[in-house]
This record gives sequence, structure tokens and C-alpha cells, in this order.
Amino acid sequence: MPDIFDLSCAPGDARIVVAMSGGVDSSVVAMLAAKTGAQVVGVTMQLYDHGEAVKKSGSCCAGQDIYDAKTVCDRLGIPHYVLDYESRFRDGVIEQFADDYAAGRTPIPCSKCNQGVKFVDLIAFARELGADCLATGHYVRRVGDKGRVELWKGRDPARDQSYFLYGTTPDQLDFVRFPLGNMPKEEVRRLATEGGLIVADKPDSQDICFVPDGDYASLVKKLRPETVAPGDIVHVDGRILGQHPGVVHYTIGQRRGLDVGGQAEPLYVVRLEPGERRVIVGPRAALAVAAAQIGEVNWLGEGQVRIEAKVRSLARPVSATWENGMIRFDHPEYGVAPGQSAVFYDGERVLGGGTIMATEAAILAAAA
RNA sequence: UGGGGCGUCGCCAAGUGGUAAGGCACCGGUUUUUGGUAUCGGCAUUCGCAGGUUCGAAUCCUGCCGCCCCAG
Repeated sequence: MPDIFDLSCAPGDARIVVAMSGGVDSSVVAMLAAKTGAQVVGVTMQLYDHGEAVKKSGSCCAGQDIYDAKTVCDRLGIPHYVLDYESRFRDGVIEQFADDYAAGRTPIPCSKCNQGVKFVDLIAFARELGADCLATGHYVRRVGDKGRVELWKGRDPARDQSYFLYGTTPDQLDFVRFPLGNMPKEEVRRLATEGGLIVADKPDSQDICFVPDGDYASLVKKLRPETVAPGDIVHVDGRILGQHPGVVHYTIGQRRGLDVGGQAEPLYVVRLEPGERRVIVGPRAALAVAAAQIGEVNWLGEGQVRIEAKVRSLARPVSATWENGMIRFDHPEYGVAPGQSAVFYDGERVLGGGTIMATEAAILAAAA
């Protein structure tokens, strides 16, 4: 097997810290690391510990998952540490998550977690241990030599996680390794099975890890009770079409859950006004966006202006121009929600990304 | 209580004698390490109610109930 850990010294002299979530991907990374002959240490962060979530297998970083990670390490004969990051995670991720929803934005906790708690703190921890690198199970590629490392999409397009990792800084990229970036998921599963890892058939994680049953609104309601209040559902033409149970339940571009029937065509959420407790809805045409202002940018490219921008996790990147903190789409984009990430690409390469702060409507909906 | 109109799935709405379109909403599957989107599938044995005519009615007739408009 080629040196997928890209070590600068002989494997026997190297120390690799593996970030383990308790899932199949990071477990395979630990196994591959152990096979190199390097000193390997598995680390799992305990991020939350409330009752319901820990029972959900395949979440991330709590309860059963920590136990699974430890079991894998025992089998591999490597040490395993658990770091208690509950308060850091609560302050750095969950609180901001609640604030965003309260303000009518749609946050991506996974990106915040990667850029904050996970990379910053785990890298610091690994360096304290004298490690040569921190390896994770993410499906992205790290291309280039020390000092000039580029971040690329994962080779398996169905698994690419670059949308959630654009915030990795050049310094972090120097130290981090993504051994699975060139593999398809099936191969990872196969390796896990061959290696006899107990997590080989564990379901992939999905949903927000700290929201047990997908009901994120209840969590926000608990943390910010004052922000959850019913209000009007208002059409862009001014008509009040109905009532909603709280702005927190909606995100821009959302169609289902409005419970407004009797229309000729579907209605989508086009704007949220938390102050007025209003959800503004309209036809699909009213969703068209020409440009978006991007904040909290992590730039990994050179002077590129013509880029491809991805503004939703499942969207295809679309051609756009990057200038003065704005991305201007060549063609209107639909369902661009403040709080979500915009990630910039040049083909396979990640040029950077940031948080969508505001959008500029492309066309005012043609009346009827 | 004169005249006219209307009552078909939660909403809108086709269908005027031949055995209930479609859209929206809703529910479920697929997709997916955020929220959504998209996509596939499901969704009225029954047409305000009760009788009658007919081989056969949501469609014709009678009565009742309810709503709307005009006029008083």
C-alpha cells in the first residue's frame, strides 16, 4: 500500500493520531495507520451526552460511538483516548446553532464543528503528543508537498465531503491527513470487513449528531424559548395565507411543511423575518438569486475570479465570479440560504469558501 | 322565506346518464454526515342529506339542509 499518510520520516519513527468518531471510516483509518508500523493513537471527542442521542447508533462522538472506537483500538492494539469536549462543543457549535436559527439563518453545525472544535483542538492535542500528523476519515484529498498543499474533492463524487471542510486552513492542511480521499466507500467497507472491525456494517451517520430524532426545532426551542412563536405565512404579493408554529421551523427554499394548500403551483419559503415572526413564501421564480455576499472566508487559492460555487451540499457547483466578497452567479441560483456555506472550486480543487451572509434577488417574481 | 346561483378528498377544481381528471397540501420510499431541494409512490367504492326515475346517476326529478348574490 502506498504511503497514504504522506509521512516525512520512516513509518517506524512516526507517530500518528487518528480522530475517531466511532464510525466505519475513521476506524478503517486507524487500522491503516496501525499497519504502517507507526505509533498510532486513537482519539475520540465526547461532544455531548444527553440521553436519547447516545442510544442512536451511527451518530457521532457520544455513548455507543465512543465505545465502538475504543473496541476498535483494543483490537488494533493501540491506545485510545477520550477527550471531554462537551462544554467546548456546546459553546462553539450548539449555542451558535440556536442563535442562527433564532436570527432566521440556517446553520451548518458540521462545518462549524470541523473548523472549530475538531481541527483546532485535535490538532493542538496531537501536536502536544508529538505526533507527525492527525489523520481523519473524511472523503477529501490533500494534494501537494509541504508548504504548498491543496485541498481537493474526494475522488468518489458520491462521498465527497469538501463542502464541509472548506474551512481547513493552510496550516491545518500541512498537518492533517485524509487517507480515504482516494477510496470509494465500498472499498472502505470491504477493508473494515476484512479487518474484522465491529463497525464494518454500522450505518453511515446522518442528520445532526446532537439532535436525537431530527427534531432540531425542539432543541432550539429549549435553548431559545423566546424565539419560538407563531406568526403569519405571507405571500410575496402580501396575502396572508396562514399561520406557522415558529420561524425556526423554516429555511429558505423549503417547500414542504407550509401546510398551505389550494395553490396552482407549489410555494417555497423565500424569506424569513424573525423580528416580525413572518415567513414569506412565493413561487419558485421568487427564489432566484443573482449574487450572494460571503463572510468568514477561508481562501485557499491564488487570485482566481472565475470559480465554480456550491451553495448547498447536494447542489452541483455552478459557474460564478468571485469579487469583493460576493459571488455572482452566471445563472440564477435557487434556494440560497444565509447561514449555509458557499464553497469555491476550480474543478477538483477547493479554492475556499465561506458563510452566505445575504443574497441579492435575481428577478422579482412575475406577478402570477 | 321574492328572484338567481352553488354545495365533488384538508384546499382549489374537472366531470351534465355509463361507472370520480388534475393541481396544492399531507403521508411514505429513494437521495444525503446540516437544513432544505429533487425524485418515486400513496392518498374520494364516492360526489351536502333523503327519496325517486333508469340496465346504469356526481350528472335527471322531488323534498330537506347549508352557503352566496340580487332585490326587499
